[in-house]
Amino acid sequence: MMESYPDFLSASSSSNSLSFQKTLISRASEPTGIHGSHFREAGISGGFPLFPDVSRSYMSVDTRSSMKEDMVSVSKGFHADGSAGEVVEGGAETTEMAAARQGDNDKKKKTRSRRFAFQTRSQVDILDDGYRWRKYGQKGVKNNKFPRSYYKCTHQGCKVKKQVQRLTRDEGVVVTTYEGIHSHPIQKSTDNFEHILTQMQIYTSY
DNA sequence: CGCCTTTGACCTGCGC
DNA sequence: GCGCAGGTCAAAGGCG
Ligand SMILES: [Zn+2]
Repeated sequence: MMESYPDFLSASSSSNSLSFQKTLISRASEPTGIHGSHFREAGISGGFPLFPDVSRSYMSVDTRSSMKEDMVSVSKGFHADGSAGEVVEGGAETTEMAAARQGDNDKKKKTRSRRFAFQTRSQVDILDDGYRWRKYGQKGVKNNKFPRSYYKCTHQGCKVKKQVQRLTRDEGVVVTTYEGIHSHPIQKSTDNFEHILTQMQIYTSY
């Protein structure tokens, strides 16, 4: 099966310079704190913004010389077919773009934040992951009947953003895309979160 | 009052 | 350039 971009991705990324390697790993059971620092302990550069314990258990790193930075691929061992894994790319402003926006020409970093997407089957768009989010935008996406919502973490100094969008094809599926690593611990209980874990399919890129 | 959504305008990159 | 597409800003209003 050839790579084709799923519905929830915008048509902006027709370049398929990125390759993607799926990995099937059995589920590990190690519920620990939810914070980005754990992920770094795993020695993987980049960010797994939401579930560091999961990342440590499930993640595999695909380092290709052709790529500037390590690419991280994640999947979950629930379905043997490993269905529907796709690359997420594009997205938020680079810091360069943001600097240009403010006329700040001093610091130029080319880093485009890594992003991480997963799907959940849910009736409501708002799944409580324990962080507090402020919605800062909503936009229709081409070829999608449902709009995409943009959220930012409200914790001071924390730059993490996420997007939420419902699939056109399957109305019951919500796609959440995270970007960045939280600079602070979680603030709320994650009771309802275990359930999300069992349902989500993780696929990531940068 | 404080924090949140809503919503149109604005911005940047890209393709033509 | 121009227009489109996606991402962001911020003023105005909602709601506890
Ligand atoms: Zn945060």
